[in-house]
Amino acid sequence: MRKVFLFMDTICNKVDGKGRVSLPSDYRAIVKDLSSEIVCYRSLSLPCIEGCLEETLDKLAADIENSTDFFSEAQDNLTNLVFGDAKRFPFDSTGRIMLSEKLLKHAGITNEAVFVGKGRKFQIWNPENWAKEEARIRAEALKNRPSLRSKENE
Amino acid sequence: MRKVFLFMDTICNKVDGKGRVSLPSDYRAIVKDLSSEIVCYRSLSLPCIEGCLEETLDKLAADIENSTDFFSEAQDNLTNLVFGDAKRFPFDSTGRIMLSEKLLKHAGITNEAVFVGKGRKFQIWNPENWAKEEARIRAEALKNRPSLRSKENE
DNA sequence: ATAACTATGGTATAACATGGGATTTTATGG
DNA sequence: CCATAAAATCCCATGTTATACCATAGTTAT
Repeated sequence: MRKVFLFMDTICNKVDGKGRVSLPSDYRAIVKDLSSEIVCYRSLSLPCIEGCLEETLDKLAADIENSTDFFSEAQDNLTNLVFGDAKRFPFDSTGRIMLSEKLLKHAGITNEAVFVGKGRKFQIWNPENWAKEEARIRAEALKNRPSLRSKENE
Repeated sequence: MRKVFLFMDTICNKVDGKGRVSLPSDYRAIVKDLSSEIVCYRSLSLPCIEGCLEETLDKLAADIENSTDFFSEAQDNLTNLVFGDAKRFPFDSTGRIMLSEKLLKHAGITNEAVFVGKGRKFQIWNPENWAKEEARIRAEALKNRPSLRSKENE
């Protein structure tokens, strides 16, 4: 049994006409090892799909369940929205999941999808959008940490 | 056996003349796996129906049994209110439950019902009302967390 | 070199939502 | 205790969609 799990790497796979796409094999290995399931939903702040293990969302649900008043609306309604948006995406014997129209549209994905590891979760992007996003993130990081910039010239 | 259970996704199903609606298949799978039952009641704070597993309400009943301090009295009253309102809704061989007139009226449901996952529970809405409610939640969230708005434009 | 795995296309099968009708149960009054 | 009407439950049929399965080609590891 694995002690830790990390969604890593950046992998681009084809999306066929039905919305089927191969889940990176490393991701599948995590799901199998932990006997869990992949859950995906629209990012609340970015034009991409987010995915994680079902047990990650379960922790959220447990917190809400144990809060003082189960019948009142959750303190953070936005958190609550995730459950309405999320859905299990089991992969078949060939390792593919079938992304819904809703998710694909939100991320602007058509023929190709880029899986980007984010540790406890991952994101799925339209390739062009991810290229822009990655450039933006790097620029942002350099701006905030000049020490990184200086090392660039070495 | 499943380690966790989460009511997720947002699904719109038809309500026929008899008040019958298909319970989303994912929800049915949870009920079967846990050998439990679906229980529904009127939301205490919103114009919608709420549903959960019978064992979820059972935990709350246990809490009342064990409650000693007077501070929990108000909480217990709310819970008891739900017990008076709740009822089992078993689904037939085709996966349908029959919602009562009382519940349908409270939620303003006629031809269509939207099931919205909320983790340990779910809600059933009139489609138009849910659209408004979701918009309201998102607007509220943006007001309280401007950081989400800034990222939206990227 | 060969075996195992991966990504990907195509097809067959099973499951789902939904309409309609038949049968059983429930409430109520004789 | 039975009779009756209403209502709830069950069963069958259908089109649609998702899922499981098969096949191939390219990679990687042994």
